[in-house]
Amino acid sequence: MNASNHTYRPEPLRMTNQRKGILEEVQKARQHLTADEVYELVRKKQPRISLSTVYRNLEKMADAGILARLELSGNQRRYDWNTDMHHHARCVRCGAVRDVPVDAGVELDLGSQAINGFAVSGFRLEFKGICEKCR
Amino acid sequence: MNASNHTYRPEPLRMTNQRKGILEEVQKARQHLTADEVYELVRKKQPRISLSTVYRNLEKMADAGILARLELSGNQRRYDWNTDMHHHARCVRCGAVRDVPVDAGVELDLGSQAINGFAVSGFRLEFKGICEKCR
DNA sequence: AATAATAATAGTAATTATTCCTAAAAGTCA
DNA sequence: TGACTTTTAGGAATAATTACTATTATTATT
Ligand SMILES: [Mn+2]
Ligand SMILES: [Mn+2]
Ligand SMILES: [Zn+2]
Ligand SMILES: [Zn+2]
Repeated sequence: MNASNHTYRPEPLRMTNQRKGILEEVQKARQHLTADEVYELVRKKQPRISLSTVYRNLEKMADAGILARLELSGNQRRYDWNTDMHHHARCVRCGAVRDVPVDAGVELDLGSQAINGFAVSGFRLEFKGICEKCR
Repeated sequence: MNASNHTYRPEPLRMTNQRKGILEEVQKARQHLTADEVYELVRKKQPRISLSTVYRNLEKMADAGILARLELSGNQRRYDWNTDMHHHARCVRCGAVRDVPVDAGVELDLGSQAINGFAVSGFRLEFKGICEKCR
């Protein structure tokens, strides 16, 4: 029931050189990179790539689920190679972002799916603190 | 123990007309306003106020704890009249932001204060879902 | 293979949110 | 009053992101 009645055109995603280069850097960096950082990395191998291509493709691949948009408060947008559900911790001193596994001292009861009339479909948890380097 | 050793100069905050107008609007709106929205509201009563004054004073008053900075993912910054600890839920359709009381189905164990070498001092929890209007 | 249709690109301009700068105005206080 | 400090308005500057456009590359169709 309630199936969509018009056929999906699956939006072909051509795997261009630029796209491949971008994805590669994001995946091998194993960090949470900004568009600008990705640009600087890809540039080394593809000096003619443009910044807007990087922006566009990070967004496209995030939409496609190939990588994850990392939404942190009040910052430059970052992208995550890790598309699995996990949380993040940010150092208030140096701004470093660390992964936090879902079970690390965190228990979140989403059983009551309706908060204040909201149909809750997900949540985002962001820790703040001070990393070991900054102590 | 561990008290700061230099005396605090308590940073005098003059309660100017502009400041009063800004605070008033934030508090009576009972919404999570952006700087721009505050500007438009205050303008009605103080047509000569400048946008940068609004920005500057929202920041100052947030620093002073008179109002709260509301940090949501990837958005324009918003300010909260409510400085008590609480969470927020955002509607993915219309963007509306609702308050979520700290005890609403949420149990977060911060007993283990060290996550991954991080000295955790706080966290931010943001729900996403669909509000009643958008269903 | 040639042609047509579609998608992606580089480079740049435009937009948006925010912060910075500066000279003038207003508030504080001895 | 006069010195000092804070705040202001208005505009310029910055930073991140998005939009535009002519060109190039890829895929589909004859
Ligand atoms: Mn991550
Ligand atoms: Mn709130
Ligand atoms: Zn740090
Ligand atoms: Zn809604």
